[in-house]
Amino acid sequence: MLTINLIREQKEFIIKRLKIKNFEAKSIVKKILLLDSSLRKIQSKTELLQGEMNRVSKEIGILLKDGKLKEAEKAKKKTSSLKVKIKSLSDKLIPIENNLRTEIIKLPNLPHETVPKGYGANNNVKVKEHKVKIHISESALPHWDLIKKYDIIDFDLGIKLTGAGFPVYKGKGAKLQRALIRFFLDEGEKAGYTEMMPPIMVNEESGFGTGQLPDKEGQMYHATLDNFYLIPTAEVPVTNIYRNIILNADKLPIKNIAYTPCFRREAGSWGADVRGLNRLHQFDKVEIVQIAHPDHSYKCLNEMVKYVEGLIIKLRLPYRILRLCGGDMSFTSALTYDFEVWSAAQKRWLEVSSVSNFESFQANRLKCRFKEKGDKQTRLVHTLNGSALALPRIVAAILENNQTESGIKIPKVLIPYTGFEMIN
RNA sequence: GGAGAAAUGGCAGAGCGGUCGAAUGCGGCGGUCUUGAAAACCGUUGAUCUGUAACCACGGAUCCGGGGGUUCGAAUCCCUCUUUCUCCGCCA
Repeated sequence: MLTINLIREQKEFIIKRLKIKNFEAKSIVKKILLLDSSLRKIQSKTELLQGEMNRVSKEIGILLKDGKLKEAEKAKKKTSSLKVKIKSLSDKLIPIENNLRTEIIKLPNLPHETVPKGYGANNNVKVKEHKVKIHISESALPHWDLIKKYDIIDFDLGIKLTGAGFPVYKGKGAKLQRALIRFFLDEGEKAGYTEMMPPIMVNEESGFGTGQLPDKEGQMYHATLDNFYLIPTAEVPVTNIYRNIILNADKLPIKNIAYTPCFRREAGSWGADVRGLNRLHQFDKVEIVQIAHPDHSYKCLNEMVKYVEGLIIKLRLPYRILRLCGGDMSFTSALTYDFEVWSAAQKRWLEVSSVSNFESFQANRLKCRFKEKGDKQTRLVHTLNGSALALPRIVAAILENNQTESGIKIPKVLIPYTGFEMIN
């Protein structure tokens, strides 16, 4: 959510910037400013009357104490007309406030100045591509065949238990999952991230705080009886830890890492590219989150990008880094880098991480602020997060890229965690 | 799930329906003392919105778990929701 101050002061700038996200903000901004000015007018009027009311009420108290009953009664009469006026004004206030809020919520975050204009994945800018030699034969199998061959992941069993997109990991398949999770968490700890293990269901307020609600309601599983949502990413509970909080500046940046299962309904996106592990309703992910000082958030973003890159390099996977264009970015993000790994048998790039700076967009919803030492004023923090990493597509790439005649080679860094070197 | 009690500032903890934004203690910050530190003493100490000033400053509104109500006036009374604690029941 953009701050009302920014909208008031930088109207033209906002409209211009949002065009990069292909968002036409002009009419919404106009509406917001109109609502805002009438809100403020009514508000100051109401406050004036309220102040008068408080004064008279205080007088009545004093008069009664002094036993001046008649004068007290007179003063009471005065308040009744004030009361009516205040009521009629504050009744007007509520719908304006609501309208204002629904309008402000419609505005996406401003893209960073380095974000390229564009309409979709084709306009993303390749920042880096890192090649690793892969030797696989022409008869190499895609991962959905490999997992059957070695019996390590069972989709049919998942269908029996739950439905499509809920695989069952078996034997070495399950151990590989566990190994990756532990590897990712240990690496994070080494890089200064504090581990969190949050609930994987959240309430409505948390869903709103990070921006999933109200827009993406249909993308989350909803436990309606208790009005809880299954999290689509650990970003939601971990970032919401800092909801309604005022931090000391010297605590920043806060670095958290969390492993959680993630649940996505993927309504409407079921199509051609969803075979095997490419798209699931439940998957495992390790997420990194930073709460940063606004002056240093882009330094944090770069650090996170470097960190994620390091993980992929350690796993010896070919990858590329993309800077997303305006049209491909999320509603809440100011700058996003996507990481894709090459899946050799499918012969395609798979997105395994998305690292974003949300600047103060989430913080404004979350009301997460900080205070400089000795300073009276609070400022909004910047929030950032990134996958480090999402498991299924990493697994898919490892299986496909590392397949040999005698089985699938486990990347060296994982062997201490798996306890075996081959899946065969 | 049943019965009862409670929810106040960073924490602890007062608070007859009328100068209560809230006593007091701790903590924090500033100062005195000290070569330095501790102790002691003195001072200071929240948030949001808003008006004049627009650096420092001054004023107003709102906030005592959330929402609603009674009243000229609510931290204080009533309703409701949430959370916590105690007891009972059930249970990994």
